[in-house]
Amino acid sequence: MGNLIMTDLSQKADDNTYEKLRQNIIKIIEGFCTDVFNHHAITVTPPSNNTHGDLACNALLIAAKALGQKRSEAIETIKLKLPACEDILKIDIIGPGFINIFFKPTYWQKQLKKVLSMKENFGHTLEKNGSKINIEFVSTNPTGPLHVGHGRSAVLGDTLARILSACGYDVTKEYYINDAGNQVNHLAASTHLRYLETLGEKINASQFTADMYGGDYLIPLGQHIAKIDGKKWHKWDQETLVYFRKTSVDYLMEGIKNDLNLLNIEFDIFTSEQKLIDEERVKQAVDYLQKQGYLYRGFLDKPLGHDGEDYEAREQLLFKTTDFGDDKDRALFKSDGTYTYFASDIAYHYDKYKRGFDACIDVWGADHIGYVQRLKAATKAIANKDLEIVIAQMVNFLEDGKPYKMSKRAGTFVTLREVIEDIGADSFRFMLLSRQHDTKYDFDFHIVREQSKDNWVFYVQYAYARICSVKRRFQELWPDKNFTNEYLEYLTWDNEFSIIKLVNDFPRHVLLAAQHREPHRLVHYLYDLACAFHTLWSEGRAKEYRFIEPDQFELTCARLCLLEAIGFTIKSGMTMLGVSLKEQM
RNA sequence: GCGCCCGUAGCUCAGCUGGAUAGAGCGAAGGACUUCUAAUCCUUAGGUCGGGGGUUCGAAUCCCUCCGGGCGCGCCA
Repeated sequence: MGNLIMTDLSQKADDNTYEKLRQNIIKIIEGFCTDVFNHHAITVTPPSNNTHGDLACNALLIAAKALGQKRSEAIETIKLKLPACEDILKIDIIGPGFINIFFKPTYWQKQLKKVLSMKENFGHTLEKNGSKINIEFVSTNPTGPLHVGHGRSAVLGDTLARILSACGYDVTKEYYINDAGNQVNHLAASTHLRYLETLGEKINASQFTADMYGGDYLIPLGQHIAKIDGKKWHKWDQETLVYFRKTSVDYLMEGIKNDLNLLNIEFDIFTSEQKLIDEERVKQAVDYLQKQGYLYRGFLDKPLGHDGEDYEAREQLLFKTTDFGDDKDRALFKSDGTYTYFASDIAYHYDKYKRGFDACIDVWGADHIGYVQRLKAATKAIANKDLEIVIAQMVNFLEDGKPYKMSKRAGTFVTLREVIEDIGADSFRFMLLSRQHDTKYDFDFHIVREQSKDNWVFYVQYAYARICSVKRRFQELWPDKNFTNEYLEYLTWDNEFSIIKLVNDFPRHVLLAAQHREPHRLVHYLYDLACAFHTLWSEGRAKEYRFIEPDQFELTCARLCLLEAIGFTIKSGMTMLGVSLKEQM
């Protein structure tokens, strides 16, 4: 796991109020301890119940044993020393021994100013931390357009990249093109049939065997080649094969890139499997493993979970991945002497680490779960690195509880493009990100089409639009003025402070999302923030609370500052999720 | 058989490297529009956190075990 990365992040937080307090409390407690205690277990976090103050620390509980008799002395010192900090209003020590910290209103006003100065960058770690992360995702075979099932891992990978780079990492987004296997020969042959069809030959569906690609999407390519080259490729020979392989892969990759762009996804680098093989990188990797003594000649058992009718035991060269945590050893060569996919994947990951990344993350669909241990074992063996693999579980696409127009034409599928054109990239991204990525998800299009609280992306976008509408109103009233942050002391109401506190908590959620590789935390945070805003908007009305008071400029400025901070937070968060915002709905 | 994931309110899900009285939305019942867009908001009802053990000041969270569900296990990629 990425423990290295997690430590990095927590050490990064020296400007963080929580971390400062934590260090102070630890220092005080250490002075009274006769024994060691686990510093790492001590946390300073906002308590779930706001009557317990603004921050709570569990240090006394963690260090209870180490403190022994001196516990009450430590408590006295904490109560004495911490309030010396000008921001702290009071310290309570209650319950089983939580240190509850209450801040003065001036502290929150100060924090608000900080948010305003960072604008849409609020939540970002501004200075680079020097770590290079490679994140590889999508990487589907270039044998057809992306289908809707690819959406989740695509969005997950892209969003993780955005969040990690917001946290100061140097992130490279990579796509590995599997353009070497047998499937590409089948692809070339399929395109060739479409080409012949364009030239007027009678092609019937049965000529597309099960291994081939009979979907309509190759027809335009066949037509295109016929138009450019006429009958030049009529004969199926080696030269034709090479040409059709390359042309087909290029064509489909172009389509895949376009579809991904629709989803707001762009890659930094595309790596070709065929190129690795041509440059003998796979050979080098296998030779290296051989030299290390990890390879041997042996037999593999008949695979389980299949009928295995066509299985034949065969002596072959095996990689002893079981020494590195895999549950069986793996083959590197097929019976025809070419490399297995696994062999080139080893070379590929070896290559990534050699390019100098401190961490590599692969984002895969659930259908590759069985491959995790194998590849982790291999990268451990060849590069002595722990590859990190994030799994996006299956998504069931539904329309009002029923399967979403699945398999409407024989041999085809619902493409990613048609879904995005149907519901839009914003909804698609936001909803797919709203759930923990390693649990399966029933995605209902019916909900996404609604404009209501059920549709989360709408709800958050609506909050942002409301904020913009208040700002427009301000400009109408005071056309020649801007609201300044000089009057924040006019913010006095409890509900205003609760929302400042929520805004202030945003960077912590960003770090957590990055550390755990869990963008859904941000989605939930933004939903909660939007909810708090809508509450302030409406609940305030009962108390005749208005953001804009036409005859009180200072008060209005203060409230507009609060709205502005909420707006920056929403903007920052939504940008990390790759979702857009509108100033008017 | 083995590996990974999941089991929290009627439904869909949050729950922070273990923390205080387990939280949202939907659905159900009731209420709020002379407004900065009611595309919203407020009440109320609803839970032995799948069962059982263990670890400790403390467990929805960690460990073991059982039950139930999903995905995957090949010389495919």
